[in-house]
Amino acid sequence: MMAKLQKSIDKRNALINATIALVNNAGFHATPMSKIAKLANVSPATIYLYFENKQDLVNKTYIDVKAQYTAYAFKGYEESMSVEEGFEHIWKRIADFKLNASESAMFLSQCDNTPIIDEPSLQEGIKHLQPLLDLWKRGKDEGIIKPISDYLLYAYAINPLSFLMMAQKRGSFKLDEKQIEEAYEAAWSSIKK
Amino acid sequence: MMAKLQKSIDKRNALINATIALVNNAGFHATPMSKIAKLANVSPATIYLYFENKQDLVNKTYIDVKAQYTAYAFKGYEESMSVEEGFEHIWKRIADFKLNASESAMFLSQCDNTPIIDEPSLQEGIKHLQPLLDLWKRGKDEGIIKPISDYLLYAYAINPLSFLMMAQKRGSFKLDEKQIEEAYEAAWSSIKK
DNA sequence: CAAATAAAAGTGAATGTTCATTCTTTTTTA
DNA sequence: TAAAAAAGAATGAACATTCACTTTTATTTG
Repeated sequence: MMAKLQKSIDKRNALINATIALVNNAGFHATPMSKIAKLANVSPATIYLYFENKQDLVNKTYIDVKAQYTAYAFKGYEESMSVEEGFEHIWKRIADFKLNASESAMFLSQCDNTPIIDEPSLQEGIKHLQPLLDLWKRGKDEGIIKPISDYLLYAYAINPLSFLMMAQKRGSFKLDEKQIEEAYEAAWSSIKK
Repeated sequence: MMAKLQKSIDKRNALINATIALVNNAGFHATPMSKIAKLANVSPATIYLYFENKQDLVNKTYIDVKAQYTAYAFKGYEESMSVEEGFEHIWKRIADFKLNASESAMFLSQCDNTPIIDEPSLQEGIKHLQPLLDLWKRGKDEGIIKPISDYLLYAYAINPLSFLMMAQKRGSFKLDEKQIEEAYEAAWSSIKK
């Protein structure tokens, strides 16, 4: 029983990882189930033991990766931190994720900019961002952060990292330690009061 | 002769517009040529009189839209403007484009975050951004703009507009006059020295 | 200038391939 | 030895592209 379940989780993960890699390379609709199966070392038919169909596979992959992303982002963050301290912590965790788990980050970026994921799954993925919104609320109340909409805050403080990650992935430039610092500085400038 | 050429351009434009609309809706690979043809009111076979194949159609569409975008962005900008004046002008033109030509803007966003456009066409599209890079160079030389990489400047000053446009398109929030002002303020804060 | 003809543009229906999904059989696990 | 998991091959639909034909436009010629 234990062994069986273990094996299943491995296979499921293999399928999810194969999906991420191949969708990054060619896009969702240009990636055949047969290739995903091959990369995950299973038969195409096996995919249907773990997922309902192709759409379900990509939805579940999205939700999985989004959960990893936010778990990573908030690791080590404590509500007891000051607003600026907390923001810097979360921001740098996110930067770290985009650099070190860039396959996952690219996948999310593709999903968030195309119609491949269905609406319920997108909603599902948004939920986990609450701690950041709470932090911003606190910052606004304390008069430290500009009193503007959360969308604007996200657009200026967090989203630029996606752009930089894509640029780096395309090989146009390198996000090193120094540039991360400069980016953080720009992010904070744009939202602090 | 004149009439013939005119007619051809109309048809080409119809095909490009159909491509934009349908790719926004379903993604590139999920959009059959037959649907593009139907929306453009031509036979599927006719597409191949204007474009080599499906990839060529989407590449050319991308280059076309990118050219419209940059032409719009730099309209009215003069090198004689001050750095801040020039930046505000260009920034607001871009904001305007993302709001009013949101179909085109969404299409670009999708292309820039997925592997549907081939590398040469992406390069082709970047070229037109030169005036903005020149302005930034001037700003750095005059000590008005932070001396950081152009990618960082773009990521913080310009790219957030894409995120906001997508959020608006998804119906999550409304980018009105007031929020545009706040967004401009955030953009300028993040890059000014 | 009009009739005749050549050339170009456009079409709807085939073609052949690719691929998601299912079916039947085999292997593994309990 | 029964049930679950997995496999490979089969199925049928969807689709990019091509083909053979028609219509429109341009050019030539009497």
